[in-house]
Amino acid sequence: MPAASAPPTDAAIRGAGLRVTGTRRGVYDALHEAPHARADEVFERVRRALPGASMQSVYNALGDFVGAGLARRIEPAGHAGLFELRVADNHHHIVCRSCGRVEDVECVTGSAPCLHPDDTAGFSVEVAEVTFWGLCPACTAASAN
Amino acid sequence: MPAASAPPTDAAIRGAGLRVTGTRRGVYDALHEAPHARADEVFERVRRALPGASMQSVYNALGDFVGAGLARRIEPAGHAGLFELRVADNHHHIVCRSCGRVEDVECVTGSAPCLHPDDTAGFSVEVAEVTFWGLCPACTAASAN
DNA sequence: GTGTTCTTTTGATCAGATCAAAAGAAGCCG
DNA sequence: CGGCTTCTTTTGATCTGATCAAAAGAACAC
Repeated sequence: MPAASAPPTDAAIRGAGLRVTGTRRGVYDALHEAPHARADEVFERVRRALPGASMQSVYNALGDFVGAGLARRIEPAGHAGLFELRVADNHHHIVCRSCGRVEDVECVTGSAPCLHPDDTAGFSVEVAEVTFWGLCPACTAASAN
Repeated sequence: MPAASAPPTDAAIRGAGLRVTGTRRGVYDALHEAPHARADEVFERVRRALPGASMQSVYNALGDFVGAGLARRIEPAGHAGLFELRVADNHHHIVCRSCGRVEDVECVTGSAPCLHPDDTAGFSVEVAEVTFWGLCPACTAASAN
């Protein structure tokens, strides 16, 4: 629905200490519309509004967002990196092992690290990253024939 | 230590329904000596005993092992794939965010999936993969100066 | 031993991502 | 408003990790 970027987009970008540019607006909006998008999917969306934008500028913006704490990068095994704007909470993900679809899973255990291993081999543990693997509804249905 | 491969190696490979070959023996022994090794580290080790072995044959063997359930491939975000022989249990990993060192963490919650999300978005959950991120003892010490 | 089947070698190719230099835009300051 | 500094984008090369494919070679059932 957003033909042009809404002001909140600009505020979010500027609030993270980054200059507001066309590419960044496009990337932010793309992530808002499509959480868990790959870089090339973000690029695709950005291109609709900014046909001249380059893949590199999208990678730049995504990297800047992650560095500024605006976005988070996740990387399920066997998949390209995915980006999401949800950064303030401690949530996890469920990935369909058939089609790769990713959805958020709320963390019920509290704040990070939400789990505490018994034997950490001397490591100091900061974050517990949980990824659930299974089948999404569509793939479950498809495999039942 | 094994100058030549021990019989158990052959038995494990054959027991998984695979032909016993030089490369496979080398790969199996390498994983036994170095758990959580990258493909190129396995290759390095295999080469010591089999100077003529190719990287491709190592990738083949690793893939075959994973396919046969002999080995498991893990892939911490931002790292190349790592291979391990521990497949029978339900354990997790802790990764040093500085040097990338990986250690096993026993799962105290039982059998897979050891965690159960409240809202699975309709997904059927099969496995819960837990990765702890932190600093290993060496990197903790190094960052304390 | 012999033959079929599986494995390895060789070399090309791929995806995802990053690096680097030059051109261009953002936005601060007067 | 206009200039200037700094940051961003573009362009195109480069990199790593991994995979594909065809031909040569080895495993092992008989």
